Amino acid sequence: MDKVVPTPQDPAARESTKDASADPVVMLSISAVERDTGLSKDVLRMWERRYGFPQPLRDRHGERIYPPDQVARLRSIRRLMDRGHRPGKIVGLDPAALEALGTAQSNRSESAADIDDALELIGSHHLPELRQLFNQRLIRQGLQRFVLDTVVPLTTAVGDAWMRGEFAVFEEHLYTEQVQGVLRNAIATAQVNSKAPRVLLTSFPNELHSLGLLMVEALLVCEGATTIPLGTETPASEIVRAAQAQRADIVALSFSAAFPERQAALGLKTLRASLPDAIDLWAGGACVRRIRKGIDGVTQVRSLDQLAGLVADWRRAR
Amino acid sequence: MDKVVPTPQDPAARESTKDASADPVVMLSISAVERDTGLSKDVLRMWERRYGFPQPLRDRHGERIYPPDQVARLRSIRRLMDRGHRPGKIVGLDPAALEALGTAQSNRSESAADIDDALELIGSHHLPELRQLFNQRLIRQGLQRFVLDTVVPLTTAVGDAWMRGEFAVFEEHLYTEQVQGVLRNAIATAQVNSKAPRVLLTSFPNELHSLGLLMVEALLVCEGATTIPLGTETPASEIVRAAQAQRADIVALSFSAAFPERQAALGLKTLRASLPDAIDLWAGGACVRRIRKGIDGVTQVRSLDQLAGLVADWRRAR
DNA sequence: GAATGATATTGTCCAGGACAAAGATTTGAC
DNA sequence: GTCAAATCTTTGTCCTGGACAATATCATTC
Repeated sequence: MDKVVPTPQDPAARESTKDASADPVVMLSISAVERDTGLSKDVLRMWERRYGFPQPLRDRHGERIYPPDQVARLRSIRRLMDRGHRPGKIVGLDPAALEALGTAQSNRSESAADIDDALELIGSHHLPELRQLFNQRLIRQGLQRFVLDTVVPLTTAVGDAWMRGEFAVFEEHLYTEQVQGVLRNAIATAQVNSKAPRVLLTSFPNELHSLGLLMVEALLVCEGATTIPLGTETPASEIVRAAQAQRADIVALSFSAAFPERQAALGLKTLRASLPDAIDLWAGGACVRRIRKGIDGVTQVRSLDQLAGLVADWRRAR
Repeated sequence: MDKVVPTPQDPAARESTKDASADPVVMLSISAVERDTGLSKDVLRMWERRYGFPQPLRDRHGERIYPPDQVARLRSIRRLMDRGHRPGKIVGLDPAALEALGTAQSNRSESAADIDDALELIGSHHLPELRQLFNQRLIRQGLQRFVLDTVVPLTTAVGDAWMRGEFAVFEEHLYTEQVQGVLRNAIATAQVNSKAPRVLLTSFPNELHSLGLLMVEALLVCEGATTIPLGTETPASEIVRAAQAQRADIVALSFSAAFPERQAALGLKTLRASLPDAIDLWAGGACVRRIRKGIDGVTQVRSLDQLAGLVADWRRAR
């Protein structure tokens, strides 16, 4: 989603006209905050009621307006939740504590020199150089290692930097666009192996992070697979129809950490039931990693590293 | 947080019971409808209150559940609204009348043979052939004409077909992904002309249609411009920062038809004010076309055809 | 014919209650 | 000890109905 939140009345315009006591320009309306943080209006109001945070001011009409520091804190909270923290434990925490939690989890020490190089280029807005760096690494490492060793860690690093306020929104946008360009390009030029499977790629509704899907696609074409990207947010019934229409050998689904575990498990079970037996079902992403017990007939991809091996297994089985 | 979809659909049951009339499986919750139609929950409830449509049933907990025909009708209404119709006039109309309105506006007769060919390929799920068709046309027509004569009309045709229920959701997804792939690929291989401008490309928050932006980007690289895609949904303040950091010559914004006219005008005015004079500001998209009176210092792009000429003008001015 | 103002339409926001769904924890069985 | 079912807590979504801001449309004036 955005999430798909229709706000024909653009709050961006309202932001500037609000007369707040503090700098009115940077105060955000509730729908602006919904857009910026991904927390629904209902949730924002509920947290205020239950936890006492956020505590927006009110404009002259009694409507909530959020100062930027509260929005930043909400973003931090959101990001920690994506990593499995629960609201009750962290909504009350002050920014310093949140920061501590965030850095504690992201093994920053691990980040290699080349990751830092890329971060530096993003921060200094040297796009052509960034693209060049990507292409160099791509050629040197090959697509597979490029995805695993460069894109994956860099993406988390960018996310962390953004959470800490080191990157602006537009800097994250720039990064995402560039990576997408490089990956899509590499995917398009890859050769298809007729022995390799046809893989339908998508995610359940509410899974917005297309970059993850793109990474999977890249790794699959490395193995010669034919990929059929369906984009994000495909309802289950549509997945079944598409898989049959496309004569897919495998349906691969991606779940981000934010996706509720039980729903993922349930959705996978029912999808498995309605999908022909001949079609394999693979599931991956942070959410799936947490599901301990396997699901009958569903292959859990716990790490992107596994993908190559799984494709090899599939071939052997035919 | 992405809104959680409370639709644990059970396609297994769907297989067994062919009774679709009251099939609980295909009934959608209000948030599922929000996702499918792009109409917010508030709007859905409000229309029910004011116009008596939609008229969802209630599940055992008293929560709204929408049968598929009502969802389809909502989609039709939504699409007509995107074209400038007002809710009050069309929410009460029956499906046949909606259909009539829709076809009346979309000069279907215009659709050339090659558009129909492409539609046929999408409907029959022949992806490689579709891709091949695109690439053929791309080479024959060149990128510019490809975008203007093929992609633009085809995209509206696909949208219309979806509205009429001729295409499934996944079929639209397939189409979008394929076009994106072809366009991004063409863009990546284009040569940059050092005399041409650097153009920052994005849209205001709530503008989701990235395909439109991609078309503009393609047309710009045709003219040798350097494009800096920022993706969609960039807040105004971020646009200014990015334009300066990237030393852009031009900032180009895209607005879909759904975007409220006055807000577009207001947003453009304030953006113009906070942007250095040396940076041009271009605005395009269906919404901008409706703004009669020009905005000082803003170049209105009323049609994609104009882009090439505008770039030429820009060069001459330097 | 363009600016201005009045009127009608349409969408967003609010409050606070209710309760379903997800997660955590305990209990019971093998 | 491990798994699974049952229970309790937490957390998010949905509900109603009122208020009113934002937008479109129409009438009036210059």
